[in-house]
Amino acid sequence: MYNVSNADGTVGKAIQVLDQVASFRRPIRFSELLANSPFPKPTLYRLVQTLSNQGMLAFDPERQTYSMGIRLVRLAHSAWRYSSLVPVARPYIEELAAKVGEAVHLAQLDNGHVLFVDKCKATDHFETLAQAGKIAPGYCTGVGKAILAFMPEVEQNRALDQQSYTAYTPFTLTNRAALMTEIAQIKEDGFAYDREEHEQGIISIACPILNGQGRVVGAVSIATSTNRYTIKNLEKKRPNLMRSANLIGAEAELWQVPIWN
Amino acid sequence: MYNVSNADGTVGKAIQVLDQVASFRRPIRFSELLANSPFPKPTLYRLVQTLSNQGMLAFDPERQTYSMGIRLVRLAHSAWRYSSLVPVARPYIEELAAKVGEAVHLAQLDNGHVLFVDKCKATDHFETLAQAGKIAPGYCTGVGKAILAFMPEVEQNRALDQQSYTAYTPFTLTNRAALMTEIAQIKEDGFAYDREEHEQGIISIACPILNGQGRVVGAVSIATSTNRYTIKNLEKKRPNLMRSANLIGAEAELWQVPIWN
DNA sequence: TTTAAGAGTCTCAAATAATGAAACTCGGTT
DNA sequence: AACCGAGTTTCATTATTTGAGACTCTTAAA
Repeated sequence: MYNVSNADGTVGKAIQVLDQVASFRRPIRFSELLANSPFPKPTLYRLVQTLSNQGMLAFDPERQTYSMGIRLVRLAHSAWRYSSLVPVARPYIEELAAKVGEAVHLAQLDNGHVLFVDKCKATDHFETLAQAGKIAPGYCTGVGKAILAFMPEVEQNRALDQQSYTAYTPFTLTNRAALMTEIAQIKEDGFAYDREEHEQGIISIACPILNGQGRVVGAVSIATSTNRYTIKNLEKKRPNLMRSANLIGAEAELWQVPIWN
Repeated sequence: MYNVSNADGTVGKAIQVLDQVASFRRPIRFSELLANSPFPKPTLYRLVQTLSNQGMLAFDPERQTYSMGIRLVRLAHSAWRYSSLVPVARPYIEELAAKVGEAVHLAQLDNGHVLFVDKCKATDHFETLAQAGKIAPGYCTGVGKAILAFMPEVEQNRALDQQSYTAYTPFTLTNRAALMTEIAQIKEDGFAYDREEHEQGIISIACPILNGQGRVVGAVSIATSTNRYTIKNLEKKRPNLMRSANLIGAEAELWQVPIWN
């Protein structure tokens, strides 16, 4: 879990600006950025210039807007390819997706948020790319809860504090207490359900990926729609899911998988 | 095209470190990094610490290694999703891939390198994710040459200087002069071939994507293998390819697509 | 056991880069 | 013509970064 907001000198500030630009999800003008920034005008101006120079931001001189820079894509490719769970987990999740005939997700936790790092859909095969790098809340997704449940207590506490507990659907757990009860159950069971908590009509069963020392490094899930499955039916996929998660965990042990969070 | 190496203060240095870590393509120790770094020990040490704090690098305390941080994946997702050509081009390249029954690539130029930002394979549908963010040389790929040919002269010159002209195959153009001749032809024709210049057995036909002002913003290509096609046969796909490129260019015009390079 | 070597970490005065209030420029209004 | 807001620049002040060197471990050799 990285040190948000303060400190870390100029570099920290620059990264904060990157985060801010990313949060807009569209090209923005300097003044919009300024209005939402803790930095005084010239400071922000220089940060934004430096980042543009470096290709971390892209400046469109015509419209005078900034957006995220293409250089990030190149840098992230390295992260994705060599230091996420993906290279280890890839074959297992493909196999699992083929076997169960449903979408399989691979996620890690990044600063309290679920970061989807890979996805295999057995049926239609497009849209998959759009998913890597996508983030979702930890408290209302199967993978998120599975990871949260198995985190060391100190980090878990910090992560639980970071959740927004927004009610995405009527089934969302909207407070820390409710989530903690659920998490205790998940820890006991060894797996988690998402009962339409994030998206109406979407349910999933998720299982943490534990490395040799029992440290949680991510989670896998099988996601489907309420049109095709009930939670009860989905439960039948559990043995397959757990087997895959265990295999990934075992391999992650051997491989040099860095520990995030 | 961003300002490589020097200047840009501490932020520039930090990004340089990121690039360096990425270039190793595996977790590395501090000392390895130091041996390849222009920075003195304590300076590099602090940069690496700051970046780790921020989640831009991931430090594995067990093995004492650094790798690219997961936060990059999240940031890059924003870049990929909202400021690359992808959101505009997606439907067109999917359609094209389906129509021609071969792999279609979408690329932009990043600092002289071809950055593949999307890929659709009509046939087998895995492996696709691994491709986004991948880089390839500009001088020996269809998309690369198509982009280079249509760049404004100043930038083109700079980009041509940045090529390594390594001979990947016997067909690679291995010097600037040869490439410039080829580029003149491409500019005349409006499209480029890759005649096994980057990978033996792989050929492609590529077409630049020009926005309304005639500025090149990327390229699309149809790639296939010499087992299935000759350059001659591939030429028949040209009308479809060009139509798609034009449509993407027209849409990029309307949409707020930032200009990279 | 002692000594040496190497990797990583820390210190502190000096050097440098970042800071931000204020002023300036330049379109587009009123 | 005066005004306004967005973006850019200036410059003295301030705070951060810098890096030679010293320190601490751990591991390896004598």
